[in-house]
Amino acid sequence: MAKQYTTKSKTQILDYVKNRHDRRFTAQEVHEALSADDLKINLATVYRNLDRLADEGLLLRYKSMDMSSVAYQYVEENHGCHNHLHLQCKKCGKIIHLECEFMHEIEEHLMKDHGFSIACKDSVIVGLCADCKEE
Amino acid sequence: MAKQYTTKSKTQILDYVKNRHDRRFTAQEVHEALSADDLKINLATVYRNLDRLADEGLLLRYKSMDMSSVAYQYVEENHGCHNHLHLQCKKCGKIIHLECEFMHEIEEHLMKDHGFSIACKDSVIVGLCADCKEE
DNA sequence: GTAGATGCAAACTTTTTGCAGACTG
DNA sequence: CAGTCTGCAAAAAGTTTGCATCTAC
Repeated sequence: MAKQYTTKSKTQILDYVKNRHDRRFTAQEVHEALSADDLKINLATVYRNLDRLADEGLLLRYKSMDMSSVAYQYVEENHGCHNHLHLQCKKCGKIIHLECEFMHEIEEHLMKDHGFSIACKDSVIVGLCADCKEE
Repeated sequence: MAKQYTTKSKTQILDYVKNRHDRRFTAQEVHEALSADDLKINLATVYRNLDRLADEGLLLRYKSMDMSSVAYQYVEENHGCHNHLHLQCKKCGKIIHLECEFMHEIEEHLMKDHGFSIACKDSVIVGLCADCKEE
């Protein structure tokens, strides 16, 4: 991957993204959030940066049925987000990392009984989280 | 839901869809396939019909990361496709219904340990099927 | 100074909508 | 005949691209 300069836009976008580590977000959202600040960042720039971050592996990129646009998710360094599935709340967008033992069972079952190997980074299990279910 | 007339377009689209029961497909694909025939069906008509079929529950509608457009999947009558997850091959698009006992274990685990209730019709587990893995 | 980044506007893609005319029951 | 459907063309919505300009190193 090519050399990279550190620019204001990049720094701001990265900051935003890190603060949203427990939620999915779209390019539009990032754009709006940063436009509120004094510094205005162009939407195209947001797209270019998010895509690059996704290529670098810092973000997961995916679509899901309840959204019309692509959503991104920050991958925390200490999570190896390519090795486990993600649960995503349909309502609030919160992301739960399926990092427990059970993940292995799923993987094993799908492989053994169905000959299927999961691509975690392309898969999302959508539903309702505990908090949102109560309402 | 409103009354419905039986038209040529509808019949053709339904036929196509039923023949593709083991694969996902997009509106564009349906359109192309049917345009090959003598009868030309407008793309807007395809969209309108697929959406209606999805509303009626005959099709599942979803997006996944590796596609730029919405994909549909035919729900066979004998499958209660809203109660189990689907595995989808990234490469060939084949759909595997996770109708085994294990499905209950997943559901139970997610609920018990994570307070999460799955929305099967919005979730897709993407990966590689047995056939495609070999290559 | 040079490679890389940004803003802007225009292009593209996929999907939706309005409306007039055609078809179904 | 009334209510539905369809084709067409135009509009939306989200994303990408080309290019001139600007900035980081």
